Amino acid sequence: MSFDPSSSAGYLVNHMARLFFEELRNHIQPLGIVPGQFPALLALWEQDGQTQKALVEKLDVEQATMANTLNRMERDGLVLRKDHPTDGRAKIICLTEKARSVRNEAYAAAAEVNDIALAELSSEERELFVDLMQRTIRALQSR
Amino acid sequence: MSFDPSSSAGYLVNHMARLFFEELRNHIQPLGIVPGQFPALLALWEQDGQTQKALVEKLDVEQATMANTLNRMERDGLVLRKDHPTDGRAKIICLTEKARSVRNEAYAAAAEVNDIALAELSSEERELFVDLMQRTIRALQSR
DNA sequence: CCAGATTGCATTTCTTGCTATTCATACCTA
DNA sequence: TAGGTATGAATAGCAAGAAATGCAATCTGG
Repeated sequence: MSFDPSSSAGYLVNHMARLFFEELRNHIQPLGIVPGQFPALLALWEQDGQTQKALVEKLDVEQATMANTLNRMERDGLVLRKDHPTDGRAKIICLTEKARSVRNEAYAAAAEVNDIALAELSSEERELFVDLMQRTIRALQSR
Repeated sequence: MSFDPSSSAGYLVNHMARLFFEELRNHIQPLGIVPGQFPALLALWEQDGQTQKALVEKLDVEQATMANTLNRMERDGLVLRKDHPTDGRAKIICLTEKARSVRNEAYAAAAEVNDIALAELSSEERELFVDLMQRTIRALQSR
């Protein structure tokens, strides 16, 4: 019995994720942000002032992961935690001017990373690739 | 200007990788191994007694990452570091009986995870998916 | 209205990736 | 053959994921 990593989806996904992560790191470093902060920033650029719980649900990460990511973002001057107006337990996550100011450059950087990664694929293949990933994610989530 | 995460390849790859990782964790936990050890085990099951440097090149991780992974594997009784017969700097990584004994179960677990993840894809789509990932990896590596 | 259950978040500890640094051995060249 | 450079590996420290635990605020059923 044997097993070929180079044609195993899980193995390839892991490898691909590490490569994307590092490529994104190189592109956004000048902006003062790092790859782990990117998903949270995307959600907050889309809608500022969400609770931590809302971010946890949207990004599908654990609450502890989100709390630590927000700690680093606060340390880096990207967000502020403000008191929730009606719920004393909750906090409202608000972007700083610094975070707002790099939004368009960050979008461009992310698009460029995707372009680099998918350079050898036709536009039909790119669409199909995205569709296959979305379906794979749904299959894994529904467990 | 806006940016849609749910159709961004990089975003989806990251999400998918986390889901695969956790699914694999659940499946191999009974075997006494964890997902981070899987790639090294695959390489060693294929060919026991490789140097750390050989593993680093095959798995495309940094040398320090490999050293730390091997530390945990040694701690967990999966491998032994033996002296290289001719190169005093190098070490030979050898599997223990414990690691050898779970090989087939681990192969089955990995195959099962792939099946779960790709459950909604036809066999043609699965092949295409693997091909798209391989081409994406090559594009990112050639930089 | 209040006691218990639930909820939102913080903290700690572990894993797995990375860089940077250090150390010892090996190799080469003058 | 001595000195300088290469190379293989270990270690320390940071990032970003997770689980487990604890706390304080909120809700809810009697």
